[in-house]
This record gives sequence, C-alpha cells and structure tokens, in this order.
Amino acid sequence: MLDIRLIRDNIEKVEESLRIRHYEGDATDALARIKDHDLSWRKVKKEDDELRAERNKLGPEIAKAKKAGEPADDLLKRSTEISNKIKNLTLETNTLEEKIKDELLYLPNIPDDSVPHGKTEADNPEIRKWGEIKKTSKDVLSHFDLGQKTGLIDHERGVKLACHRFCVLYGDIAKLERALINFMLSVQTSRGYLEVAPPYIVNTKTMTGTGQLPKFASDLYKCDEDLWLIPTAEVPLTNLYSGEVLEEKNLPIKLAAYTPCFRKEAGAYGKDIKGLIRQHQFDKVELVKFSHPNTSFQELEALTKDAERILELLEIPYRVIELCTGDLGFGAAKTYDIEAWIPSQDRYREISSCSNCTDFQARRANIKFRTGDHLEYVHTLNGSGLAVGRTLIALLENHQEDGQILIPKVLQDFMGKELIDIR
RNA sequence: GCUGGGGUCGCCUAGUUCGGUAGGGCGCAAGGUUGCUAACCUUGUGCGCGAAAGCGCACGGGAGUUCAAAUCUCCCCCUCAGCGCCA
Repeated sequence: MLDIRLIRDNIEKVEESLRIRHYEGDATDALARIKDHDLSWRKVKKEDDELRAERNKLGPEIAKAKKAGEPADDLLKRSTEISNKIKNLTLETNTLEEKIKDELLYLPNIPDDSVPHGKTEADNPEIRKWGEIKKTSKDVLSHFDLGQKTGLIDHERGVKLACHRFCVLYGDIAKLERALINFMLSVQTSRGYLEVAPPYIVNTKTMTGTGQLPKFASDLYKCDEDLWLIPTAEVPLTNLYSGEVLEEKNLPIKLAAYTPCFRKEAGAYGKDIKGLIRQHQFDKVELVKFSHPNTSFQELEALTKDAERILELLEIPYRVIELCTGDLGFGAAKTYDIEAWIPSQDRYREISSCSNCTDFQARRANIKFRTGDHLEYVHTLNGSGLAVGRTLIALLENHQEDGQILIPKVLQDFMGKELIDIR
C-alpha cells in the first residue's frame, strides 16, 4: 500500500510511476478520486475533532454541576446537539476512509529509480550469466518424454485424481524432488536463514498483507469463507510478523521455508501445457527477509546471490535478468529473475524471482521496527530459492548423459545414489 | 463442539463492582547530574489532522443504551484451561 501522504504531497510522482509501469485501467482517475476523498476527509475530520473537543470539555462540567445539585439543562442540551452532529460526521469520515483504503489496496508499489523502463518482458535486460551451456534440444530427451518413457512422471493419473495441470511422481524422480528440497533448505539454513514450517492455508487478512488480495483473488484457490491456499510461502512468511514491532538490532531477519504452492494459473490457458513447467500445485523453497530500509537494496543483491548459489552448486547454467517497469509485479519496487537453462526448449526459463517490496507490504501488514524513540516500517524482500519442480526439470535435462541422469556431487548424499538409469 | 478464565501503549500491569481527563513499572531514545563496570533526575516513546501551538482518536472487533462507555447490554473474533472428538 502506498502512503496516502505521498499521493497528497507528490501525486505527480505516483502518476509517473503508474505510467512507466504501463498500469492498466483508469489509475489516474483512481488517484484523482483518492485525492478528492482525502480532501473531504480532512475537512470533515477537522469539524468532527472540534465538536469532540467541545463535548469533552462539557463532560466534566456536567459532572460538576450534577454533583453540586445545580441544573445542567443547557449543558445537556448542547451536548446532545453535538453528539448528534458527531454521529453523522463519524459516519461520513468512516465512509471516506473506507473508500480511500479500497482504492489504495489496488494501487501497485512505486518502482525504484534504478529499474529500467520498458513495457514487456522483451525489455528486461540481462544482468549476468553463469555456466556453460552443454546441452540443447538435439542432445536430450525432454523431461516430459523422459517421464513418459520411464513412467516416473504420471500426468494421466494426476488429471484423474484432480484435474489438468496435476501430476504424480514415482520412485527416483519423487525422491529427487525430496532430495532437492532438503538440499536447498540445508544450503540456505547454513547461510543464516531460519527454517520455518508455516501453514499452507491462510486467512484473507494475511493474503491482503502481501498483496495477493483483493486484486488477484482469481489466481487463488479458496477453501472456505475466509481461508485460502497459499500461492507461495512468501505469504505466511512475510505476514509472520504482521502487526508486530521488530527490534532494530535483529534486522535483517532471514527466513526460509519449503511449502507446496497452489495457483489457478488463470489466464495461462495453452501455455506450457506439457510437463511440469506450469502446475496448479508445485513445491518451492522460499526466502524472505525483513530489512532496515537503509540496506534493503543491498539485501536484495545478497538474496538473489543466495538463490543463484543453488544453481551453481547443482551445476546448472543460468542467467539473471532484471524486470523492467512494465513487467514488475504488483508489490515489487525492484525484481531480479533467475532463469535456468532448459535444454529441451533451447532457452532459459524462470526458476526464481527475487524482489524488494520496500515498505509496500509492511504498510499493508503493519510491520514496524523501533529506531530511537519512534517506529518505522521495515522493508520486506522475498525470492524463490528455488522453485523445486523447475529445478528438477533443469537437472533431468542438463545432467542427462547416455541414458542416465548424473546426480551432482552436492546432491548425492541427499539422493543416496550417483545416477538414475532412464534407459 | 461444550463449560469456564482472559484480551488495556513494544512488554508487564492498575482502573471495570458503583459510567465522568487511561495511571504506573520495565525496555528504548534524547538531555542532565554525580568521585568510580553503576545509580539518579527530566523529557520523549501507538495513530491522525495541523507550519506550530494544539486538538482528536486508540482499552480484541462491531452494534446498542447514555449528555458521556475501558466501565453497562447484545453479537462476533482470538486466546488459555478443562471436557468431548481425533492423526
């Protein structure tokens, strides 16, 4: 959520940020409505406050008169009059406050000044590359074909049990998935992230805190009046400290969690239909940081590096791109995507997205820290470290050699073997 | 699900019987003082409006009664304990 004061004092900056995001809809109208409501709110609120001040003065006078047995009819009459007016004014301010908040919840974060301008993902600049590409579509069996051939990835029964975009894994591939989760968590916890096992179902307030709601309800699975399946562990992790005040000396706080993630993938019809690239349910190890505002952009660099390290240890070639203003997610002020080389597709595919959400989520979820004698919003960051299913794909394809999958050294202890036979 | 206890500032707590300015302690911050690793004093320490002085709001949430609600009434939420059910 944006600070209403920013809209009040510098609406041009907010308008400009929406423009460079190529933000859809009548955002400028929304801003005008907010500014209008805010102006009315301040006017009505002032009147309300003044009346309340008068009533507060009358209170003790009435009490005094009654105690002394003196008549207080005039005072009572005036007080009644004021109370009636206050009732109406309060109704008015509450309505305006609600309207303002409703509008604010739909506005995205302001991109950081360093973010490159652009319209679509085609405008995302490449920041760096790592690893040598050794396999292309000519050299390998795609993970889909490999799954079919070995019978270890079962899309048909996934569809039977649930619906399209679900699958069942068996044997060594199921185990490889589990090994990857354990490996990722061990690496991240050894680097100062606290492992967390959070709920996979959260309430509406929690979903609103990180920005999934109210705008993106159609992307989420709802399971009850007020409960939703998480689309990422970012949601429970970031909201872990909602409504709390953190100690400045404890910052940054670094959390890591493995969870399944559930996404409707609305609007992705026809995309990535074959295989494990885009499932309704997938596993992910997520990294979240609560940072001092002064250092959050350095923390973003470090967080991205922490995610990259996993691919380096697994010897999977990747590149890092930066999202341009038009491609930036709703809550993010700056985002790096890490893309792993997928041989069967002859291209890099997103495997992690690392963002600094600045105070956008902290304001929604009310997460502050004490510094000196006052409170300030923290900055929140999140990034995948990594998406497990896509890592599995990258591994199955990049490490395919003569009908075998060679398990990278760092993973062998977790996997309990050095290779998987797929002939 | 049932019965009972509880929810007041970052933490702890007073106030609720009997309606009338929400007080204290700890922690933290700034300043001051003192002859010693410490103590003490003053001020500040939730949110909003305002240039400021100041004013208002805030006692889990909402509604009601009242001139006036932390306090009385009703509904809801959370939590703890016991019971029931249960992997």
